[in-house]
Amino acid sequence: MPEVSKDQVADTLEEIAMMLELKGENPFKIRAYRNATRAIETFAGNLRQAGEAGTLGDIEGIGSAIAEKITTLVTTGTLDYHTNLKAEFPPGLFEMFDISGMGPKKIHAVWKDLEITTVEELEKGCRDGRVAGLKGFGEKTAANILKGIEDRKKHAGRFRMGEIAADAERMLDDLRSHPEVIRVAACGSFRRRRETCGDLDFLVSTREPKIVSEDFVGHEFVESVIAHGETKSSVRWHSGIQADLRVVKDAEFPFAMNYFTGSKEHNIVMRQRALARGWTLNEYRLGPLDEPKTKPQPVPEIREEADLYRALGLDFIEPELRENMGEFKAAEEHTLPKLVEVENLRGTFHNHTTESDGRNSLREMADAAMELGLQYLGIADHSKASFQAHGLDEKRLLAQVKEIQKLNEELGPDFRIFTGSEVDIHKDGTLDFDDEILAQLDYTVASVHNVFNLSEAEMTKRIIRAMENKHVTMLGHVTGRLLLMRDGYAVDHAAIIEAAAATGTIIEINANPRRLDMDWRWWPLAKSKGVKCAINPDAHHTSQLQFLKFGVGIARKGWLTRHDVVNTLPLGKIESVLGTKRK
DNA sequence: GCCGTTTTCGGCCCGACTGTTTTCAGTCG
Repeated sequence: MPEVSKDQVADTLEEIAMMLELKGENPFKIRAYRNATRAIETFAGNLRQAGEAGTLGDIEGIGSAIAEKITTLVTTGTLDYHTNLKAEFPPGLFEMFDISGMGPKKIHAVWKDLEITTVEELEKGCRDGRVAGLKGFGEKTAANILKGIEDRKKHAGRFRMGEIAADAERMLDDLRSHPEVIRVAACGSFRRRRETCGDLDFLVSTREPKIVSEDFVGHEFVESVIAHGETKSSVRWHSGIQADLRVVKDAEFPFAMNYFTGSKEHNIVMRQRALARGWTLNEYRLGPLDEPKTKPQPVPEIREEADLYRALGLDFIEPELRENMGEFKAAEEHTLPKLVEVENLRGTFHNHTTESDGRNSLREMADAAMELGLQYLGIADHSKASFQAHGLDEKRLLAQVKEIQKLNEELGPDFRIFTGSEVDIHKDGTLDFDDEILAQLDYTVASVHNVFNLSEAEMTKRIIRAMENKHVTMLGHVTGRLLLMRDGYAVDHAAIIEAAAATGTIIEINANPRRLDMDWRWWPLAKSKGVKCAINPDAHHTSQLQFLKFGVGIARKGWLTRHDVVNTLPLGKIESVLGTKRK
């Protein structure tokens, strides 16, 4: 029987949740399945082993019923409960959840009353008036669904941080300089620095909600207006992303900022903590409950978001950590980490030049790094097996080393270029250069660039073999994923982290916004094993050194401090870290 | 379906906007 992957288990649970929604089941039961999906996605162990050992129920959010279902799934490869449920619904129904405005009730209605089972039929039904004639539907609903279908075709849903950051910053600037605006924040997944965002959430406080809202929906970025009310407006920008604006009074700002930053799971815990103190928390206020079960404590004054956390018995939780993945316990126990910041970075590794597939010369890359205030820059052009990227052979590599040495002499003692290589890991785990060549470099980034379709076990073995080479300083993009485009190759993250710890290999956060790999969800485990991180932009152009900020966002989501990130070390200290494995 | 410093039963976060309605259901976040 083929191994059932974590993703497959998570997908199965999510499908069950959707189907229970369509059946109109108890919403809390549905939430239980969604919580379990999240718990599985972030579970660091082996599901099959945990299932056989009967320890799945120990995972928070997974009780006996779901534990039993997961165990059945991972040990037998199938789950009758899921299969039988799925037989009740035409498969095309599930796609309708991706259409804005279509929820379980509307999907159920078009299916049962009009026998519509696919998005195509739904589009037809909207055009010929059948959908508008349904009870509870109307002309506007049908038109909205059509717009939702169009939008779905046009912009497949989510956006990478790198595609939206510039527009979002620009909007923040414009709101900040608005004469009627008091405070401004970008909230939501953007503030939490998720690797992709489904929308952008802006929040302002003002005495003139109408004027600010109208300027927001009239902004040059706006392609169409989705909703426009007194306190909430939604628009679609030309870039395709949906942007929401919430308008509140200034006294409400910290509550709204907290609420709209989320995550939803984080908010639920915040509200529970308020309830436990006899208070109710919403996006406008923290106040006493109408009918408290016990005598409530007096409600403290809240001016900033940090005051709110203090009131609920918590240290301030940085937005990147608000995923309800352990931050509350740490905030209670005063053990939250002081997260790494962009300003802590002193240099970076894994950058390309025109010698392989980069767009700028060695000199130009060095100048750009100096301009950013960095003390060192690692050059790791591709190796010969990456012929598609014009990878360097031994001769060209050694010539580049000479060129770098020469440039280093010119640049003086305050800045240094490190000689490196992004060496290909062959299918069998051997490297594209011999040790004798690698020994002449300051460091090596080892990466997989071909034969992606190995089994998880084979791919993991391949990568671990490469890490066992004492010249491999760090592991490049662990899964090779391209966000929203290509899934990563299958790897056993926990085993690779274990091997990195055992061999003293650094793991990269590839800060290219298309990658952001290794994923933030794995860093707490890596950190607990003592594995160090290097934040690398994988820059193919001078401008791409700016990607470092996206990498820092991921490091922060992974609970990393500057002590966990090697490229926060200054020149003079970083050298010994690069040489550790060789000793 | 999950969970427990009030609980092993009975709770489970809360509000805005839209559209189709004459007081609310559905969706979204």
